[in-house]
Amino acid sequence: MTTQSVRAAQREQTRRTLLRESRRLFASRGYAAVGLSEIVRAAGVTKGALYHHFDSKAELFRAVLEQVQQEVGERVAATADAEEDPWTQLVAGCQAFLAASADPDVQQIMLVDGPAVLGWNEWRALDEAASARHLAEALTELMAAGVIVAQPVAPLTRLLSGAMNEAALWLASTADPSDLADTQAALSRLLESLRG
Amino acid sequence: MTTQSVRAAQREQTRRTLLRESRRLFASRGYAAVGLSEIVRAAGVTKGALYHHFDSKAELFRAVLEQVQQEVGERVAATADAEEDPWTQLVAGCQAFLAASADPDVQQIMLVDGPAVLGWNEWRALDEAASARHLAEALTELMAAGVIVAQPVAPLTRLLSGAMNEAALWLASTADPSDLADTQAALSRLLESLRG
DNA sequence: CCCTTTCGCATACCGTTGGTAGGTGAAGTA
DNA sequence: TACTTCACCTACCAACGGTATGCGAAAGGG
Repeated sequence: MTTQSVRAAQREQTRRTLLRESRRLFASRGYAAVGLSEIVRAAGVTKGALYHHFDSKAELFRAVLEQVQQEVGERVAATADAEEDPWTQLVAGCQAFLAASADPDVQQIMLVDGPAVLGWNEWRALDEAASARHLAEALTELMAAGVIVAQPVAPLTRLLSGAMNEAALWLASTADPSDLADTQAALSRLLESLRG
Repeated sequence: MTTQSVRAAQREQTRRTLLRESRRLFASRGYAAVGLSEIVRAAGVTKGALYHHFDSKAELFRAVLEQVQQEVGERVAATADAEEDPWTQLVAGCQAFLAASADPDVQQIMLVDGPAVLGWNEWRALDEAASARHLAEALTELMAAGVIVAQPVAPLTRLLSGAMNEAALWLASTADPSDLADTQAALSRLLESLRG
């Protein structure tokens, strides 16, 4: 078990509270619209505590983003792993990604503020580690098995990843529930086309 | 000819200078990293002049973004209109969009900062008016002609638009020139799949 | 031609922001 | 007990976006 000193426990709890409250605020109102004073007030600490745990506001956001992306990645991987057939894994994983990205909080942090706050290159590195890597691996595997036509994996991964990101954002802005089914159908058609 | 008063000419020139300099700075360093003091210094005016023309920093950015998106939209439309066949128009338009979005300045303003500064909904409205509208019209026309399988246009438009946006950003981060050809090939395959 | 109004822009200022330096006191250590 | 560590707080700062007011030249009427 993880017995630890009183100070280490306090430290970890403060950090978790900071992450939880800043995530909530960043998600609901956006990175730029949330001040550090508001975050520390919600967390019940002072700015001194925040800067003891994080180097800057952007670093705090990075920690939140990593958490969000990891959760999304885990949901996608879990859904995909529940399937046997590699092709079904791909389709199920893509649908799971759309479902996970339906959360408006996830969208604001992961898709809207992420690239702007950290820069697209850093954002992409985090995205790659959490989600896109699974997609690239699935595509590689299916190509090796001859299920989909052989081609460079990286561009295709980016095209599909971008398509799903944008679709998720669009779905959140429409009230019509049939849009989700239409989008999944259109995405399935695109994926289907990859098969020779 | 557009003879106008001295004051109107001065006003227009000041506004254009402000737009030009802020666009240059926003493009090279990003919206958040550029202060108004730097913009007005580069433009040779003061903050009073800036706020006489624009209501806020975000409104200034919106004007810049509209300008960038309009230019991209015009390039895409011009390329597409040069073709006769509707299907070739679609493919050529998509390739033109990728080419136009290759400019790092366009990317930072249009794809990275745009959604974060104005919010995704406002960004999408501008994108729709400048670029995505053409894509949606082309798809609608091709469906009516029976060239591609009939399906809801809106989700497909978003999927393709997002795919191209993300691909453009990815292309800018890779040094390998063959990546462009690979991406165009992958995109062409996806488009090809739309044909029954 | 002069008087008045308009208005494009400058000056000076404000509240708030992200960020920093130094202090405090309890937990840990010998 | 004496000393060190460290999680956190207090007080402060420069710079930011934004505003109120003033000024001087251009526009317009008599």
